[in-house]
Amino acid sequence: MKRHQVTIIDIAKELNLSKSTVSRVLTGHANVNPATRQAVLELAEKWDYQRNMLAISLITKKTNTIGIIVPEFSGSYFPQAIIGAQEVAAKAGYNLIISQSNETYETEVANTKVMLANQVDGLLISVTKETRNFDHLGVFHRKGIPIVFFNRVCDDMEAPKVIVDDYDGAFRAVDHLIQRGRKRIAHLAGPTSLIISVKRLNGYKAALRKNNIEMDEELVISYDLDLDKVKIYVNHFLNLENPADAIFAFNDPTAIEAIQVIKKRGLKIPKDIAVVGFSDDYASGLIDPPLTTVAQPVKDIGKTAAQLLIDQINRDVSEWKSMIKVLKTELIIRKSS
Amino acid sequence: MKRHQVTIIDIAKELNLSKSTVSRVLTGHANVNPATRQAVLELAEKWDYQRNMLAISLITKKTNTIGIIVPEFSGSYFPQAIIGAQEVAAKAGYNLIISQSNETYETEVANTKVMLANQVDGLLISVTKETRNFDHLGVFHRKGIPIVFFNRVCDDMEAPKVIVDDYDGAFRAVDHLIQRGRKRIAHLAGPTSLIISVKRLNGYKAALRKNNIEMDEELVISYDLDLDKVKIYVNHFLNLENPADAIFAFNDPTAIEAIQVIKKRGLKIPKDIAVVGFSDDYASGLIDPPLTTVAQPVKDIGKTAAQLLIDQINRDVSEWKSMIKVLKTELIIRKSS
DNA sequence: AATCCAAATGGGAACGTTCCCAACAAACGG
DNA sequence: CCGTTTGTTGGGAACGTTCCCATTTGGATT
Repeated sequence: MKRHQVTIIDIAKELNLSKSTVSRVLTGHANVNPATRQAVLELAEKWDYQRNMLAISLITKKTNTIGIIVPEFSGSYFPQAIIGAQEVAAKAGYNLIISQSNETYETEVANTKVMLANQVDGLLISVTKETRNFDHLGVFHRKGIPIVFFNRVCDDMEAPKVIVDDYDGAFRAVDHLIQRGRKRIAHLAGPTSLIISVKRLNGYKAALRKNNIEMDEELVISYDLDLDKVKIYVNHFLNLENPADAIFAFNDPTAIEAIQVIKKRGLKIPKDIAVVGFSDDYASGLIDPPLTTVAQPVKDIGKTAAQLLIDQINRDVSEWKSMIKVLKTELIIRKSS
Repeated sequence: MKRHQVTIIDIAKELNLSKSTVSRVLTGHANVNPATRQAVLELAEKWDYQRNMLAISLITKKTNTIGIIVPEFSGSYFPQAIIGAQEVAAKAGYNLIISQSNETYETEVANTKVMLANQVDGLLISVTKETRNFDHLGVFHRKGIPIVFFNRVCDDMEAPKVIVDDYDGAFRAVDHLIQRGRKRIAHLAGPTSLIISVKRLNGYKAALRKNNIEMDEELVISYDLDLDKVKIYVNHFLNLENPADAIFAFNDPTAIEAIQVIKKRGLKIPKDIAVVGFSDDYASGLIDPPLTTVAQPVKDIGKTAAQLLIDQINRDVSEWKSMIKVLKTELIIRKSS
């Protein structure tokens, strides 16, 4: 039972003014009689007048809305990133429309269409593990709507990207394990479609190489991030003839799942096997044993991405188009290694 | 550098049609020549045409957008609830605009204004600990925009509410502690402004009464949910002449913080002191020792709230206006008690 | 052959606002 | 006293769509 919404025309009629004058008051323009201004503001207040952003946006071609598409919501990574983005966006007067693609390419494409239809001023996106074709994002370029990638980026698109130094983070994590005397370090890697998976894998390999350890193909598995399967892989690592004495997991949820599996098998961490994760999720410092992990400034990633996007929306900086912001990681050594 | 967006008029001109006909095709209306339809669809596809929801919403007075305002984003409670709401909303074709009020009344009021300006079709809200005046929500009623409360509800507003049985959950948690032989059970309660705080406190009192334990005022503290202060209160409970042998915390973040403080003091949980939380946050099962807690179906709360809201938007069911949905809690007993 | 009907299309108002341009009055300077 | 400025207001197009009400056309019915 929607009541008729109060419009500037209603106010204008009541006060025997034109909508132009009322509009001028409400938008804070100059050249309007103080008495008139007063009267308009009072009536607006009294009638709970709210500007209709739809109409305004239609005219100004600006919605002050930015879209954010993430592959999933579980874990603490993306929620944290969203919080960061939301903070920056709110401060700059932007609204956030969020949507998750459930790690599915089709859903991602559908989501971009929704964003387009809703006339977002810009888009923050972290792509799914399935995304290999980027035509759905090309549309944004063609329409001149800025995009900023974060975390899961697309290398051959011209757009700012916010990432951490995954290679370096992985390198230091694995090097740390080697310094602790581990020789058989397994890597439960992410899907090869993701650049971050490849970079972390490369960091892993480099650390082995630096320490003259030959890589054992059996100790490296790329998986699809389905946590239910972690058990299988961990068991694989442990059942090898020459079993693993450490696991470097693609991310913290994976590492945490691995720890559960290992504990259930009755093995001791880190005595029997060490575990290292990536991201420093909220739970990582609380779990028993506390997880050694490569911390990422997740909230800052969200903030930086949002800031970059807003800068792009406001000014018109085409030179930035492929700027890459690499944030620092930090190895947090806890009891699991 | 926004390029001119493709409109139905562009398509109409190109094909020598009127915008009416193009509109008919794009909205899937009947009575249009199959050949014409075909041509329009092809050109729309080729030109990356996207309907402008602003214009549509302006006419139809429906944005297919629902707003959600939460007091904060940290912890796993509200993110989980949002995930649930987002899922239901997406399925029903609604977008979600989220905003957080940072536990501040002013921000909450500002957020409601933004929601109003953006013409949301409905609002999901969990109020801040500061909110005592509900005029900013009354506007929604007056405008006929449905609201659904969840978790932090407002008792004297006519609107559906989704909550759990806080009284019962607290009762069972405390009763459980008593069964385990605890006599000096402290309650670190939430702010008295929140109804859930009061209900949990009442559950606590009732459990003591049932077991003929007299309540000790010194063992009950209402606090403002600032986790930094937990240390002070826990130490207070432990330094009493007759110290506490159990703590029932208002929520899991509080309980987890308490556990850290207790462990740092060198005390053993649950031997020296038991701890019970509320909500079953993600981290609760992982922490050492695993936390006994009253689990809430958080995601379902979000889903239920969203569903209730959408039902209200679609049909016009005024009888529901003050329906209260109470979901079940479950006491999850772990090692901390 | 005259009439009617349905299918296909076009025209234009409406949604609530902004913003440009014009209109008008009062005040001012010479 | 007249031209010019300044302050204040009004009128109307535009934004991109939907939707109601014509209008046109060709075929079917009588």
